[in-house]
Amino acid sequence: MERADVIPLLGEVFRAHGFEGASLSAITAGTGLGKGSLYHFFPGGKEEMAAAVLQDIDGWFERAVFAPLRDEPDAAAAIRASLAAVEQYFRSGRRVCLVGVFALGEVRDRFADEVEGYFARWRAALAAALQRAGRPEAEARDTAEDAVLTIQGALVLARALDDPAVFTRALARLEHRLFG
Amino acid sequence: MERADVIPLLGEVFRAHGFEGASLSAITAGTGLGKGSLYHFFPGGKEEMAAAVLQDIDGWFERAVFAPLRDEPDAAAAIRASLAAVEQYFRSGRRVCLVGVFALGEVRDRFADEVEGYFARWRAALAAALQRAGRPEAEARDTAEDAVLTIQGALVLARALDDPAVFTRALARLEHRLFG
DNA sequence: GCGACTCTGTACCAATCAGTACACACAAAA
DNA sequence: TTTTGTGTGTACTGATTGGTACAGAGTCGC
Repeated sequence: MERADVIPLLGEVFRAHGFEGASLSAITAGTGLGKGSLYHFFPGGKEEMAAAVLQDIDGWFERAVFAPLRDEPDAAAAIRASLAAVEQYFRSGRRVCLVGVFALGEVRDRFADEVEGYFARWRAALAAALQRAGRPEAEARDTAEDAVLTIQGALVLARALDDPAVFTRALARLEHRLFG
Repeated sequence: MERADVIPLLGEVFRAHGFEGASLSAITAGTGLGKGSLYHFFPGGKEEMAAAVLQDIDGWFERAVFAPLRDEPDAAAAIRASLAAVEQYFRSGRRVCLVGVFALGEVRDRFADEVEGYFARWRAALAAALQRAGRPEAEARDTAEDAVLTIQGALVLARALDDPAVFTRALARLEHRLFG
């Protein structure tokens, strides 16, 4: 087992329990690794584990969502593709956003840069794509903010009501709002 | 100090730390009460405290938001009033939704009925108001769901970016979407 | 075979956890 | 003034917390 293999497992543990709720015993259970291995890979303990997970998630979104949104020549297609990627990433509403979970807790402050950067870059990348698709700058910024927050809210409500369809419907409405 | 006085303080502690993160010492610090008093008021411990807080919040929303939405003859005015109440309750984005925080954590399952009921009744009440305001049923349901999830997402994003204005803007856009 | 290095299990630590027990303060009622 | 009942502080419990120490296991190149 390598360090890189552990990070996704850690992600699921933090997703399920939050940062404070993710006890070392929950982490060992969720990863199948003992404390020895855990502290070998992450000498900084829980904090380093969480930082690694955040960086991993950020990297994925940067590659699969933010960069295409910024660089893809066909902006409209990039936006549609990003929505599809997001829907798949969050398992159609069955999975929760770790960064959002962290944002709501008091851990937010400890990972302020990571949390803020993630959402700020998402919003900025989407705004850039919308502008390239022809929207005026102010409207593009507003619409991008609305889209990001809709996705987050949809995840909250889907989990609250234990109904993934809430997320699916919200994404469908969002796409319609962005293009219809 | 009476039991009723403690509940709002408990609410703020749970808001700040989440359920798992709200240690007894955080609770005593936040409420100014010792364990003796705490367990005198809430023999069931943290679980009973959280249940009382959820019930308190639910009661406030039922009175100030859900019931007017269902019963007020002027549906449009009721919707506008509910938005204003929500904006004030969440301190224009500086406060977070406890029920949303619980929904994202693993505590959700322990308080499944309360969490589910809160959001389900919010959505239903708003849908009823929209229908009375003239929207067809399916559209009213969709729009209500969108509104509730927008509010939740706005709270997440506002806290993530440490920018309450995100919430204010989202509410303004939402009102425009509901009436414009 | 030999070290060298990466990985892992176990025993251990002080601190903190949620929760209990109980004596006592303080009030209103008698 | 005594009684009764509602609060409250403190000391304690066993369990669990995050973290450390360290002896080994496994696997390399040599």
